[in-house]
Parts: sequence; C-alpha cells; structure tokens
Amino acid sequence: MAYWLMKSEPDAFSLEDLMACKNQTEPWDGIRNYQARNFMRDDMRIGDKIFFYHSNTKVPGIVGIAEVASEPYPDFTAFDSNTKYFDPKSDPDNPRWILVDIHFIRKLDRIISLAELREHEAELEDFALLRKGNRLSIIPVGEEHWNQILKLEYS
DNA sequence: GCCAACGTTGGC
DNA sequence: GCCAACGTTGGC
Repeated sequence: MAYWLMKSEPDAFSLEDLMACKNQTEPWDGIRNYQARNFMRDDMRIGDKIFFYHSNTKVPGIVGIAEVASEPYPDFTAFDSNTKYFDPKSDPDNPRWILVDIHFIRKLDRIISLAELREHEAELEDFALLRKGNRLSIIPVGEEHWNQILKLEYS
C-alpha cells in the first residue's frame, strides 16, 4: 500500500465537504498538473491512504485521512465548458486529465499544521511538502513519514 | 529547442 | 495583499 498527501483549499473543497458527500466519496477533479495527474493515473491503487491537507488558508496543515476509492478515469470536468476546469484541449476520445475517487476515513483529533511539520523537518528528511517552493498538489508520502506524522496527532 | 512573458500556487 | 517559486505558452 502507498501513502499520499493531497492538498485542497478549504474554501473550494474541505474535509468537511468530503464528509458531506454522497457515500463520503468524491472524484478528485480539477487537477491540471501533469505530475499530479501521473500519480493518480499510474501509481495510485484502491485502498492507498491519503493525508487530506488544507492549503492556502489561515492554518495550513493535515486535517484528516482518506483513501483512494476508484481506478483512474477521465476527469469529466475537462469536457464541460460550464465548469472552471474546462479544458478544450482534453479530447473525450483521448482525455488529457485523469482522476480517482477518494473516500473519507476520519478527521484528525487536531490539525497537524505545516508549522508543526516544519518543527520535525529533521526526522521528516526529504519530505516533499517541506521543500522550498513546493507547489505540487499531490505528494507521495513514505511509510515511515506517514507513521511519524500520525504519531504527532497525540503527542 | 530556447526563453521571455504570463499565470498560478500557496505561505506568510 | 504580497511575492517567491514554478509551470505553461508561444514566438522565434
């Protein structure tokens, strides 16, 4: 099993929004970055665990846990000119953007903030989230880092 | 293929 | 709101 971190701006789609979705499951649409797409298309497997991260907000950090809940399939929002994710270059016969569904598992008892993660930068060696200028919205998390970060919840 | 211009991300 | 970092676009 693999582990991931997925960023979302809570104003656009928060962990609470995911909890309120039908079956607490929702397609992770709107990703328009090739590296992030490739992770979803090529590397994610059903059951992989996900840190749900709130970005671009007052206290950015990990707020919950979700899991990959589908095989990869085309991001339908790219075909819909009524959505802000419309991409005329994504041909339905050869879709450019691919997504997976994610399913809510639980909310953390408290947020593990980016600031707190930075305090543990030494143990979390090479954790991509902490790298300067990192803008990737889907980040692979090593099993060891996953466990180290989870331990912070009750530390 | 280079690279300047431009747009976006996201912490602060 | 600012701005550094980075990705994408498009002219050449």
